[in-house]
Amino acid sequence: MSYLNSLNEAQRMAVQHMNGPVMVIAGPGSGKTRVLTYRIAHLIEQGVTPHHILALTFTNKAAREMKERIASVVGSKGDRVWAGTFHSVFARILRVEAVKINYPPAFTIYDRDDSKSLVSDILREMRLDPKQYNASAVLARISSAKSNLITPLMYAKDEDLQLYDRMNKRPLIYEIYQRYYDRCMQAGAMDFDDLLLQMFRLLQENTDHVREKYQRIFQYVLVDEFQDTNYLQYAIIKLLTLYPGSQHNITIVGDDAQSIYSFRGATIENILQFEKDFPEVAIYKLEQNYRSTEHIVQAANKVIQNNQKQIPKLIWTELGSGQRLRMIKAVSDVEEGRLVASAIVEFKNRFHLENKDIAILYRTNAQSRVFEEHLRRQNLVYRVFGGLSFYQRKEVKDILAYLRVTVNERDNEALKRIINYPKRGIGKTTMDQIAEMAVAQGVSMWAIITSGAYNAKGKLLAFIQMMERFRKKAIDANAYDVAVLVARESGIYEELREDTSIEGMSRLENANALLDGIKEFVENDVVETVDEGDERLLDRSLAGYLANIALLTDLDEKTEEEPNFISLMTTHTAKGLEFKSVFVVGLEENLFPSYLSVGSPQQLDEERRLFYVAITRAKAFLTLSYATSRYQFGQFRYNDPSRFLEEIDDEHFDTTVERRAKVSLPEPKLLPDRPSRKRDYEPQVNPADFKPSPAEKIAEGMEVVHLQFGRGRVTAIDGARENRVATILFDGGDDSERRIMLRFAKLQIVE
DNA sequence: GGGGGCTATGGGGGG
DNA sequence: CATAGCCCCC
Repeated sequence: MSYLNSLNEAQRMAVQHMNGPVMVIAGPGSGKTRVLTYRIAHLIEQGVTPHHILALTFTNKAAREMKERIASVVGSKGDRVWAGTFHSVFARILRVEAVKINYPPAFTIYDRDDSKSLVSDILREMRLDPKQYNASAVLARISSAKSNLITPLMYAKDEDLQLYDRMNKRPLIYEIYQRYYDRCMQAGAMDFDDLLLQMFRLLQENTDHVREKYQRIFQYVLVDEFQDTNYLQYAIIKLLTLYPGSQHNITIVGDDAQSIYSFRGATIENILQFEKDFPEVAIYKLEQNYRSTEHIVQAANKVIQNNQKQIPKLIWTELGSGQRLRMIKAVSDVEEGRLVASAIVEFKNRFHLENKDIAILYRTNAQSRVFEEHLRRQNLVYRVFGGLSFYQRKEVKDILAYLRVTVNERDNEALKRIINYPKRGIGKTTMDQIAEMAVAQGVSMWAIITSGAYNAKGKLLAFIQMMERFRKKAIDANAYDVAVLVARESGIYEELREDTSIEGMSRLENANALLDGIKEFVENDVVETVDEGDERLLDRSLAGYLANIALLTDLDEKTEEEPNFISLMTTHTAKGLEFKSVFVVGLEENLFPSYLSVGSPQQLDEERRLFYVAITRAKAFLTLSYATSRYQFGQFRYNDPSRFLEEIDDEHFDTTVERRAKVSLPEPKLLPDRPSRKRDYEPQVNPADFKPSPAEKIAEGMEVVHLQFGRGRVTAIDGARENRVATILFDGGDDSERRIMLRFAKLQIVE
């Protein structure tokens, strides 16, 4: 077994451990993927049937790479391993089992825009103020509830949640959640969270022993990036692996120091809980780094030590001291772009780097623009990841919406999108009436217009008849033929052809590319479906195609063109990737760390882990940069260099540069808000001067400042620990008393 | 009743 | 800088 020879001691132990729970704590670049893939290969070599192995990864890309590497050890039978993201694997299962949880097998998937639009509709129905009930904020609450396995009913009964919502002046979120849940169900649609939540329901309710079926199929379960799983994901894993008679063949691989997704519910608690749930767990630590040279590894270690708590580990490397870190200081975001681009040119010449060796990592997508400009100016080929993915472009979504309604006529969000596109004279008034009737009767909009409840005639009737033709076609034709028919008959093609502008032509190209993609899917890119026996079942259906692409990110998209490009992406996207030379840019207070995180120690720690992820992407060259001013939210802002920069020792930098700009910055640090920006409150405090105090320190009688409500006095404190609530009388008289949960509040004590 | 153009508003990370 | 809501015109 030659593959074992290429492993170090800890790696080999983890690979060879056959049965029972295994936990691998793996530092960056420590061969984590190698262990995971070889472990699977080893299981297969030892006689485990490939399709009895389930490997859940974080990205499609990781799953693909894993499958390829397994195949390189065990051959093509490795293809039969169940490998994919939580969402994609569960979508495959749910498609087969949908009826057991009252969903149609051709359920569609609501993307973020669909979800938001549905929430907005509900807000309108409930006559709630869309400013007070911001759709994104409401959706975030719903998503978080689902990720924590809180049903609408539980949400309504939970006192903490109710208190929190009342405090935020959104007391009716529980009601919105209930309606949202019902409406998704009614539309035969699942949002991203539902792919997990409904999977849980499926296993939990165990209709026709479906849980035992999957416990039988998944004899070995492996989870990558376990630190990024949420409560719900772990609950599903437990249903699959923790039951009487189970061998507990569960392997988790992760690194607490790289946990960067708590904002979407990921919790490191899962790692602690895992040790309790599976007390016999064998733990292996991978601490040798095979990716980066000494200065980079040491800088990373130094940074992460500033975090409150972590599983003790020290990453080390044998790759030599290597290059020191470089620092770029710019006076503006534009200059930062210019300096980074010219540094890249210099690097390429001096160290013979290729474009593909280089990445620029930033905190927010909005930062990419400046770098694009300057890279273009230097004639450097680059690719921006994480912007609008191909499938999110309007012209593509339009065609997809037709296909969605074709497979699932109850998909209201898709129906709303296409019913009057291209323009066919079905206007707002008609739509409002239909929508209102649908809500009143608790059925889909399609049901209203086709049932005779609404007297469809003329243009609307023609639309219905057209959709019926598509649906009939879909019964025996393949996905590609249906899509071609849709593009032609819907009028989309004509519409796109008529637009001869440059953008119009590229839209037509995208539409064609989509059709090509569907053709490819039909011909070979098939999705495997559930199979308990030895037969391989493939899903070439239109519904299968739609589910598949709904879960793709643009990291997964094929690059037809020259593959030798500089990569531009957020640090989140870069997780799991590595580059010879990495530029981490925009290292400023209020950007990295984000202004939304600087008030909370927990969130600051997460920002630090994010920075840790960023610097550990680099193999040989690491450059850090910041700008003392940048254009942000329509105004120039001045920020200090990131606190994270000071956490790296000088010795790791290539010149002894002073890393805090010593020049005194122009005052004021923050330009005043644009005048007449209407809000229900005026910010009372200059955010730049605001430094929240730790919640524990807040006590009765104190003078405090709140970013929104201004100055006030704490008149009472009740509740204990996590649930401490302060009653504060804010300046401004009569009804300015508020109760604020200290766990969430950002208050600064006035000295 | 439907369509088009203007203005106000909000803006983190992602499957 | 993109999107939603609003107003006005046909």
